[in-house]
Amino acid sequence: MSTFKPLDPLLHSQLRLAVMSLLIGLDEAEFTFLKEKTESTAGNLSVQLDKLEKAGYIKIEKSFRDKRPLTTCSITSLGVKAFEDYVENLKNYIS
Amino acid sequence: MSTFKPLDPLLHSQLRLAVMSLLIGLDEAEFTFLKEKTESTAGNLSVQLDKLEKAGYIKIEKSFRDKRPLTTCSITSLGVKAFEDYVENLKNYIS
DNA sequence: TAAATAGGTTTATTTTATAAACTACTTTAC
DNA sequence: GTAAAGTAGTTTATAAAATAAACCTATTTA
Repeated sequence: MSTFKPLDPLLHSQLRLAVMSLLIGLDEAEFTFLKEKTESTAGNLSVQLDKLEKAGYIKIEKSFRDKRPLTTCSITSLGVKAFEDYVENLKNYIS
Repeated sequence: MSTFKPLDPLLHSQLRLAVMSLLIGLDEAEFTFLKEKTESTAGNLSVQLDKLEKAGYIKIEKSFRDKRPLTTCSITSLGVKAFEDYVENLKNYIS
């Protein structure tokens, strides 16, 4: 019953989990928005977004707005699945 | 509302969380029991139990049974509180 | 045109998690 | 009785992660 399934290390990280939590409820989100909501530093966020993208959990699109760089993120279906699995597994630990 | 409260780093670790999860439902638990249930190595478990003890989240008692060393762990009230807080904070991330 | 700001990335440092090696003692097999 | 294997861990070393600091490029403001 309450066996401890391994927790996806990519999601078992405060910042990456917060990012995924935000993205799962949104169509897309900008870098600065994620930075503000998670209260993270740009450097840390940049690194963690990279990891999520490399895992295929999010998609990152780079463009320009008003001549400035704009990074927009969105969750992928793989990311949604991973997040849901993570939450499901986590329940064994906290209930 | 859904602001991301920091997650106690001492509990945001798969093995330590599993240990706390087990201990919160038990009066006490032996080292070998925790090792089996969490499927961890003795070395890793030993290190993580130390950290939980140093944080005051668990109490570790050492004795002998049948001439062999016996390590018994139990959760403290501080540990219960920390676990409950952790779970409460975590909900912001996963719901 | 110099300084400040925006929007990041890269590199370096610190912290963690984990595994490997070791210790100390006990039991079993020869 | 002694060598080998097993029990119950601890300590040390290594790998991986999180985080912070420094940096970069371009833009805006003074």
